[in-house]
Amino acid sequence: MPTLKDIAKIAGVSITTVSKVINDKTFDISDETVERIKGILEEENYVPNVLARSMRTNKTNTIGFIIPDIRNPFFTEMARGVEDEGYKSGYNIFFSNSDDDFKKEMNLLKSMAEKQVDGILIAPSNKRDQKQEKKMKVNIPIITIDRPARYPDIICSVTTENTDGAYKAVNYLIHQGHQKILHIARPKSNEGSLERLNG
Amino acid sequence: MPTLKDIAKIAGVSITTVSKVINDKTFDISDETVERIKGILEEENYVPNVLARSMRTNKTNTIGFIIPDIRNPFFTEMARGVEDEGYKSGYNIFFSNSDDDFKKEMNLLKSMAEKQVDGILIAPSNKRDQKQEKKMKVNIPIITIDRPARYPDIICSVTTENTDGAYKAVNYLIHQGHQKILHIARPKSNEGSLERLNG
DNA sequence: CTGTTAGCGCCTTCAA
DNA sequence: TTGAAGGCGCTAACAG
Repeated sequence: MPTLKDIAKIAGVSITTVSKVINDKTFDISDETVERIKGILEEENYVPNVLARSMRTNKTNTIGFIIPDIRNPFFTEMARGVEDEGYKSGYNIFFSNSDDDFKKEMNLLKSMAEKQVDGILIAPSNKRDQKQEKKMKVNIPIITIDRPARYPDIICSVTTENTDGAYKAVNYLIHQGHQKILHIARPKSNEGSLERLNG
Repeated sequence: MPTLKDIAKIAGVSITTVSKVINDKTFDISDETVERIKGILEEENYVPNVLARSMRTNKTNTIGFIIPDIRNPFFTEMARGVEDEGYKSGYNIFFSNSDDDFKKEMNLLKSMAEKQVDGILIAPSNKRDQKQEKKMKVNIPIITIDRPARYPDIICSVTTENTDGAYKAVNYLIHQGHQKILHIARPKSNEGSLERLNG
């Protein structure tokens, strides 16, 4: 694999110049040089070393996605959406299953932080240890989905209006004239389900 | 975030010594020093920079997983299995949907290669351009699952015995005395389905 | 038993 | 319009 240095040598210019061309900072390079270098880049099939680049720029173009279980269709669908958007924007997605296990979830968070992902999407598990959670600082923006959590790095949360949603749904049924309404719920330990029940 | 250098300074030793402790190459370091450094590592909450490490070692502990669509339960299940094994062995999984689109599939392959994954698992799409495929060299071991393909980097393939499997199944039914046997197939363009039909 | 040194490939100031 | 040089954090020969 050719490196910047190789390309520079072939082109008879400095590494700096090639780097600028690659990063489209060509405002101070002659058009002729730019074209020539682009040609060589193509010719030599240059592929940037993203590790080296990420190390310099502190950006990996990678995001972490943590869910309880990919086999739950709710999360399968979500995974698809996340990956789609990531693909469009040039991000690769690390995905992992937490099994609704808070301990595992924290491990995953840590391992993704080590990989220096640019952000983390997480559907938090149900039972949590708030004390540990608040100490879990990874310095990477976290967005929770489906359920809330208390990690210090959380910058926003996307949740369902469980209570109000259930209320509205039942209300609608009642107005339709229905009398016998069945609610199929999850265990009481599931916060969201409880909210829907309340609704 | 503290670096090797910081730890070394605190411990009053060289970077090398710390590096050795981190990588368990302590055979030539005194027990006392090892313990002391381990303590400091813990204290300072040291986290290795995997980017820098990967750059040196040429290993990212990451594997790529490309499937047509995560929403297909067949692949959902597979994703779960892949991630489970990866987790156990300390690998993170990049996952992507190819939409059974050969062009997109090649893009994904390229982008994972750029990320320098250690290996790629792929369930190839159906319609392929063999000419382009054979030129697609990424220098990363590829394993195909479910269907075969012809990328130069493929080191092995995991497939289903479609023909023989279908034959055996039908044979079994016949021996049970069944006479009217229905085969629900996918479009003829689906190689696997065709094989089952033949069987 | 411990340290010096040389890079890995890239980006970025600063100088020419 | 271009280049030299330093450094990101780490590993691994090789010295001492």
